[in-house]
Amino acid sequence: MPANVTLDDVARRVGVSARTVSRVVNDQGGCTEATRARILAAIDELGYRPNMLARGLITRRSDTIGLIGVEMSDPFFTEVAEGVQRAARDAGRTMFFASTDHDSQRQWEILQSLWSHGVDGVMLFPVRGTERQVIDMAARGLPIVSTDVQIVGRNVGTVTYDLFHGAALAVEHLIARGRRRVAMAGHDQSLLDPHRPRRETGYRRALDAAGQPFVAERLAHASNNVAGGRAAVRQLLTADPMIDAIFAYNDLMAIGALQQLSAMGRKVPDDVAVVGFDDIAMCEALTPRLTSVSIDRDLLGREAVRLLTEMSSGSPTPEAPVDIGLGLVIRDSS
Amino acid sequence: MPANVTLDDVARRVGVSARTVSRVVNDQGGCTEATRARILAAIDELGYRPNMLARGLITRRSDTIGLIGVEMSDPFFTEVAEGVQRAARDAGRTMFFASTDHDSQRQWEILQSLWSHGVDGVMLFPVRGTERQVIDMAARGLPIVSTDVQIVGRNVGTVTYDLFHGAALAVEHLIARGRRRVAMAGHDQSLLDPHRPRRETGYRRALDAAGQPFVAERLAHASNNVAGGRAAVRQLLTADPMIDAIFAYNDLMAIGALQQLSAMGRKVPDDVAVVGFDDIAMCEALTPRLTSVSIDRDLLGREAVRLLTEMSSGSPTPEAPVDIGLGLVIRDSS
DNA sequence: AGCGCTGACGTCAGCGTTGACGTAACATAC
DNA sequence: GTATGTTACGTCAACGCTGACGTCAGCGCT
Repeated sequence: MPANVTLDDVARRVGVSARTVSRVVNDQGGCTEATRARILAAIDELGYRPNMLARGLITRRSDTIGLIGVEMSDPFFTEVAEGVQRAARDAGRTMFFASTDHDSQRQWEILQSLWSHGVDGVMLFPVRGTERQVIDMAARGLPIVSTDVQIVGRNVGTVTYDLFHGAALAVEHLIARGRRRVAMAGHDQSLLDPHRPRRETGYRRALDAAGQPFVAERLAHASNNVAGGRAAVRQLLTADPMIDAIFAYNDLMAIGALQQLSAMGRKVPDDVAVVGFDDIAMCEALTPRLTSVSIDRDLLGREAVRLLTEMSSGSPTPEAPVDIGLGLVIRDSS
Repeated sequence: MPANVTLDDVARRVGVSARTVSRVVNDQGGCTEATRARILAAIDELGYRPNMLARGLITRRSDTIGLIGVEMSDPFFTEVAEGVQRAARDAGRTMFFASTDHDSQRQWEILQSLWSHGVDGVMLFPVRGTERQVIDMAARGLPIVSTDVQIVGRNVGTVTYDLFHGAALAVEHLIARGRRRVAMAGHDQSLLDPHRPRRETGYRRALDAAGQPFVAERLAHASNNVAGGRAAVRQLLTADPMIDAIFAYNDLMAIGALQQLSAMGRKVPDDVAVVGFDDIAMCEALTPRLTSVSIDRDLLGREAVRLLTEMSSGSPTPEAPVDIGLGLVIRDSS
């Protein structure tokens, strides 16, 4: 079995031209069932696999999509990645992942590398500090889908989820359950974010809507991980020991909150209810099982893949972002 | 700015031949500093990026490495992936990830797709049910590195870590701390594994070495996730309420064990010590912080990338697996 | 002057594939 | 019988790039 089997090898074996073999490989019709069968047999026998480099060089497509995330070990990202991968597979495309390690320079390098390698489109989850370059690259022909943060430009689509609404859902739920001192464990970089801190805004608006006062000391800020969740709860309980509910920026902070509440002798949900955000798989495994705002990863993946597919086949750039909506999954912690 | 800038575009702009531009792009020397500067300026101005498809078609390399995992949301896999990505970056290569979703057919498809797309090598983490095909593919020219499970064949390297030794480390540590009824929460598929259940063997040997009896009812089997950890502990404490230490198959099971022990009123580490395996990031964030057997992800990544690089540049296939050793990180749970 | 050598380029072919187009055989219509 | 498809192929060029090799000017040496 030779190392590199080409169309020509198959063609010679069967006694036809390479072009005919190509037609069979691509299901383009225009040949007898008999030749087709002989060619397929030879392909199988020789172990022929089309060379995507050569094919892509001429067709300018590769049936390949890139996904760039920030950090592989962020569980929400990996769960989204799985959703995207399923969608890509269903659409007959191969998905490649890469992560930037929080380095926007690195994001740019990966983006260029992916383009050079001929991907049909790239999904960014999320964009970080390279908006200008992303818009340029898309304008030059690489379809890009931005997640969460809307980017406007030719060949750039956006899939958003209404974080504002999600936060409101969580807080409304807590209030509906009779909680009257709902605190929030926020992300300390929300304030620096050029995009407004929508979870916090949702939290405040929901309080307003329920006629409850916003109390500054019930909003803590920390890093958006487990340790940050613990720190936030320490801060919150010190400032107001009577807090009866905590809405966390994401599930990792909520996990930290659960730990810290337990360490400080508060029972969840009896003394304090907790609601997280993202609905990562771990929510089901916690004790108590964590109520969380859920984002449909499969829908997110399908919509992103659909946008990329449409743009790469020449459809006009969609004007409005695709919003995929959020839901609340109520479990034992609230 | 045209969509596709080629070598010819740059060449025309500068007034040289495409071949000269190519030499500059590839740092092959053989041109004046002056022309070099003019070419670099034109490249920058036009936004030229080499087309890796065309380059790969002729050079038969792409400076690209694939990593195939089982499940993106497995934290250990993603942490290893980050280690591999760092190593790949340092070696000037781009890394592509894909996951099989526990489907060996899917692993095969991805492997073929990666090869068709011209990657220089693939790291499998780990191989599942396609050993024969993997060996064939490697023999036909695609360098492959298998993790954990040794595979023998031309162009196949293996990076292993001594799970047997790791398990022994954990159990020896527990015994050294005075624990006398050390149980194990094992993986229910270990017994079906064609490769022997090394963690369990390590557990039994360490007991032997310390002169302690192996008691069958102190070895439980469950799925290797958080829920499985809880189930295993329920089973273990029912069978023997006096258990004073638990060695878990991996950290996820250990997390479940911590939860279940707490639910059943056992204090960790006072009543029961717990040791996990893999040393995922979450270990630091748990309460109590989880003692775990640690695998050096950066070393694992570097060795895998090194093996792939060597094989793809034609070095002979290394005969023995590379063993990267394990350590025990002692925290608060033991 | 003639020689060889080196450096700085250019020319050409071909990697494996597919789009565009050509062609021969055969069927159909009048 | 001739015109007119239709089918089942084949031929050729090109995608963007680099390996192999060619060319030519300039230099030092005899």
